[in-house]
Amino acid sequence: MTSLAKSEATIARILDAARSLFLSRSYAEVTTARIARSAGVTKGALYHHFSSKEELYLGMLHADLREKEELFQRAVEAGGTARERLGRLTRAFLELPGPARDVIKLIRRDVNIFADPERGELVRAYQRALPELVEQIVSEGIGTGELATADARLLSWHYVALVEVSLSAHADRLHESVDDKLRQVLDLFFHGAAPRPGDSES
Amino acid sequence: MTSLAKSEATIARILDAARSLFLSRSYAEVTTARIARSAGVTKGALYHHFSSKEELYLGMLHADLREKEELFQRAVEAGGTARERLGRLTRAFLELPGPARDVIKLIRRDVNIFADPERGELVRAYQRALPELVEQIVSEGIGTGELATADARLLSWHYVALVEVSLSAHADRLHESVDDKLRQVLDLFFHGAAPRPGDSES
DNA sequence: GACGAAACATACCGACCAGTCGGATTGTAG
DNA sequence: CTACAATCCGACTGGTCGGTATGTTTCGTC
Repeated sequence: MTSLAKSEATIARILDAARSLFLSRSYAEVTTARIARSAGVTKGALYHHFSSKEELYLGMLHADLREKEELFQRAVEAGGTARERLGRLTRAFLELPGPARDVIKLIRRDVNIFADPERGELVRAYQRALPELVEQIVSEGIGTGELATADARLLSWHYVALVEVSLSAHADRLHESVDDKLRQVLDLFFHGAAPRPGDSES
Repeated sequence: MTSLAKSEATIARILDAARSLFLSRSYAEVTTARIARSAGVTKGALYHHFSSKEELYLGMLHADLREKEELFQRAVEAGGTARERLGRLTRAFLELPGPARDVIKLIRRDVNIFADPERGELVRAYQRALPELVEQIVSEGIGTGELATADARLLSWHYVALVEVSLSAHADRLHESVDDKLRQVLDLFFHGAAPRPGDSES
C-alpha cells in the first residue's frame, strides 16, 4: 500500500470511529483517546491527521453534509408538482441507512457547543444541504397555488419537523414501509389532521 | 430571618442561578463553581444543600415540570372541542415567560446525558406534564370525528413539533401576537398547508 | 450566655482529558 | 543502500472540574 493510501485509510478509520461514537455519546463524553482506540490507532496518530478534537468533529460533519447535499440536490432536480418533489426529497432522506440519517440530528444536537465562526459555517452548510431545498420547493408551490400563501421558510420548517417526528421509534412501529411514512407525512402537511370530505370512516 | 427561611432562600438562589446558566450553556460547560458564584455562595454551601451536580440539575427540572403540569392541567380541564382545548393548552404554553418555556427544551436537549433510573423518571415527568395531555385531547378528537382516524400518539407528537417550530425567532418576527401564532399552528394542524376551497387568493 | 447544630467558607484531592513531544517505524526516492 | 520524509507510538503535561475535609460563623434553645 502506498503511504498516501495508507494515510487516507487511517483517516477514514478515524472518521468512521468518530461518527459512530459521537452518535452514541455526547460530544464531551467522547474522548480523543476513545476515538483513537476504537479506530485502532493512538492519540499520536489522531493528532497527526487532525489538529484538534473540534476540527475532527466538524470535519466529519462537513464531509457528511457535502455528500447529503449532492444526493438531495439530485432528488429535487427533476420537475413535477411540489408534492412530487417534496416526496422524492423526503424519500431520498428516509431511505438513507440509519446512521447516515442520524448524522443530521447531530448538528441539531451540537450546534450550540461551538463558538461563532465555526457555528455559523456549520449552520450554513446544514441549511444548504436540506432546509433550503425544502424552502425552495415550498416557495414555488406557493407561487403555483399548490400551497396556500404563507411564509415559505416557516412552512418548510414545519415540514421538516413533521418528517423528524416520523423518524421516531414509535412511528417505525406503525409504518414499516417508507411509502407509508411518506404518505402520512405528505397528507398531514398538505391536508392536515381533520377528516376530509372524501374520507370514508369505517 | 429564621434559619429555615434563610436556607430555603439560599436553595432558591442556587436553583435560579442553575436554571439561568443551564439555559445558556450546556450541562458539561456549566461548572458547580460557576453556579455557586452566580448564586453568591461557595461550592461548600452548594454541596451542603445538594449532594451532586446531577441531583441539583434534575431537582431543578422536576420542580419546574411539577409547576407546568399543574398549569396545563387547569387549561385543559374545561370542556369544548378538541381544537378549543388544544388552543387553550397551547396558549397557556405560549404565554409563559420565555425562560419558563425554554426549560422544557432543556429536557429534550439533555435527556441523553443521564443513565437509566433518572433518565426514565425525567422522561415520564415530562410526558405527564405535556405530551400526555395533548395525546388525550387528540385521542378524544379522533373519537368524536373531529380528527381523522390515526395513531393518537404519533399525531400528538406531530402537533407538539408544529408548536415547537412556532417558537423560533423567525416565527416571532412574522407573528408578533400569540393569537397569530396559535391560529397558524391550529390551522396547519387541522387543515394542512394546501389552499382550502374557502380561501381567497389575493 | 452557653452550647449544640445547621449553614456556610476555604483549601485541597483525585480523576480525567485535550493536546504535546521526542523518538521509533515505515515507506519512498535517488 | 542510504537519506529523508511521512506516519505512528506512548509517555507526559498543564489545566479543569466534581467532590471532600476541615474549619468558621450564624442561629435557635434553654
